[in-house]
Amino acid sequence: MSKPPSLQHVAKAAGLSPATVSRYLNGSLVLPKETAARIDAAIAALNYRPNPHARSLSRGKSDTIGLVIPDIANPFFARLAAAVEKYADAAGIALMLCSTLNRPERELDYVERLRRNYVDGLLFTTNHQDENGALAAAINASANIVVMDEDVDDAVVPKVFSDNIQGGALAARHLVEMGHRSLAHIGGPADIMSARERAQGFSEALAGSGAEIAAALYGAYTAEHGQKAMETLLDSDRGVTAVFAGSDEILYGMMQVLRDRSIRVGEEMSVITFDDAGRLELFDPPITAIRQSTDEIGRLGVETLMRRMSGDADLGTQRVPVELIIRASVKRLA
Amino acid sequence: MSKPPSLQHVAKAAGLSPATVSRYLNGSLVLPKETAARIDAAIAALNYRPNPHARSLSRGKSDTIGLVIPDIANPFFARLAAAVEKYADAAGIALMLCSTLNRPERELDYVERLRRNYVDGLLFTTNHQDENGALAAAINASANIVVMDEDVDDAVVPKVFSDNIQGGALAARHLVEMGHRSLAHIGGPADIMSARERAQGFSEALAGSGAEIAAALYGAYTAEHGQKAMETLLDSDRGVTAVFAGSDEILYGMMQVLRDRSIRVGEEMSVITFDDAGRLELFDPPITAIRQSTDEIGRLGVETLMRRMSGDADLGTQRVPVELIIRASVKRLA
DNA sequence: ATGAAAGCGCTAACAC
DNA sequence: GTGTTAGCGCTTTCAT
Repeated sequence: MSKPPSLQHVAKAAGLSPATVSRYLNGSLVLPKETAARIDAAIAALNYRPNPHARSLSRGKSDTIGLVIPDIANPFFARLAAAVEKYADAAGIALMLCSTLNRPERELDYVERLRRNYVDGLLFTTNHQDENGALAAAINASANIVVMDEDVDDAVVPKVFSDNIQGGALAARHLVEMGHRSLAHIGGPADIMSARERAQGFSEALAGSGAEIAAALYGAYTAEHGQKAMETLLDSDRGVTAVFAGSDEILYGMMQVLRDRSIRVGEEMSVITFDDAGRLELFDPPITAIRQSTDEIGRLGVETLMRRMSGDADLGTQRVPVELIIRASVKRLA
Repeated sequence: MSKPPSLQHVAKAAGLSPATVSRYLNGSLVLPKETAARIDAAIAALNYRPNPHARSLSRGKSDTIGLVIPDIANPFFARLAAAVEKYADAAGIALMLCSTLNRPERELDYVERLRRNYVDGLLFTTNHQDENGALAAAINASANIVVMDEDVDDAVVPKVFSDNIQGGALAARHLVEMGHRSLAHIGGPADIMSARERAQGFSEALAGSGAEIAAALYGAYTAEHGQKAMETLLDSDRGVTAVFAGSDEILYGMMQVLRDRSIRVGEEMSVITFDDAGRLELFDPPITAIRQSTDEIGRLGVETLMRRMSGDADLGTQRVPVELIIRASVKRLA
């Protein structure tokens, strides 16, 4: 258990200076075969491994980025994290995971951590409104942040979002096409971008279609909200034949109610949701959904952050297309 | 954009030495109110933030641990990761996320990374057998690793597992109690500990119960395997009335088949699964399951690793109890 | 092509 | 209580 060998030791063993070995290891130098071999031999003999902390300190960067998300246990964010890690790893950079549980002080804390150079950059994701602007302020005060999935108003950094408007429209058109005329929307928090946009796309696409939104219930992206809203909807019978859920979680809550009341989905009530991060094909019937591409959001997020870190200009906000996945929860009406 | 202030600057501004400020900041010193105030003022004025890399280099540790898992997008591992992060964070240590996708070279790579002091310790999780013993060798060559969830044979490090045997037994007893006599088990890979133990607990608990295992089909912890196995089972009609799925994923595959063949779960075929990481209460009917406590596994994992890092003896392998969650997928037979 | 030397910013003996 | 002095292990001018 003696101290691990350092570059110094390797250099000495190879009869060279630390500088040369360092350059060789970093590829900033092409060495004669013989010299290179000597170094390799020394490294192998000593079982040398570079110390990343020393490297970070010296270079002023750590080749590590942070991913801050509300909750890794949420399938949507878990998928997003998987994508982010995949692309980060491919680029040779490590991933620090930071769950905030949507607590503002934790979000600020992580942004702060970036400022301390803990990580070279941050992929930031939130799920609620920035009440007092503190988050936007913190973000704007830091370099190398990109916001993903949900907007932080007033933050002027690169952003990567799904095309929520398109998604809402896709849902609306599908419902109309299937013959539905009296629709409901159970959406997320009315004060955050994603929920607003999904609702907007949904209602705009309905214009002139003959269909109308009989009820629009906003709340949280939770099963609880889905449940309560569905109950309200059912209790105040408005002849709705189909409902558009703002997220998988909301859908889950809705499904509970529907099952409890023995209302057959895809028969007595049609349903379409947004996200498609869960295993919606396993429901009975399988649930039709607007699918977000977590892979593409993650890919673009990492790419954008890396460009940002290497000095590229702010790329503004980029939109990732969504996709309609038709399954069997929307009934074709006469 | 000038260089950020260092401890030196703060010290100078406060009229003290860097050492004193450092001690103060680390709490290894109680300063007179007046002096402390001066430091605080200087820090605030300069907007000073300590550089963690320098700190890590100097202290030889980084207060960061790594979590290596097969796939963060898998709900079970996502939950486990959430728990790990929660407890790590509570202990003031950061979490590096490392997904291996079950590729052996990546697993080795991460263990290697630990050796390089990238992180102070590693929480290691795998999902397949250690073919050639390379993984065990790498693990044994490193300090500060604890293995969670699935065993790595021959690795002699602290381990934290669910009580799979108990789980299998719980499933068996429940089935028997509900009047089932002809059972099947669709399990994970026969060559890994968790699958073996679940099967073992299941069959042992059946001894003398009058019930028997008409079929035991091992494969992978995947929906695909669940599907194929269920088809085989159904095609070779053996009068089985209930099946015990080795994991949620396996269950998912089974459910597809059951639905495709219009076999009503909880009526014509009873089902119980292991994990309960998905949203099993949303199925129709809700699925009865043996629930693993990802929270407790994560908690114990972090705690054990921290004790290990502070020099405690190897704590051997610890078992976390599982729990039977009765829902409605097991029919009560006459 | 290679080396010497000066940091990177912090911590930790060891003094006083 | 506080300061001095060495490092921690690597990178990087600047020489040669």
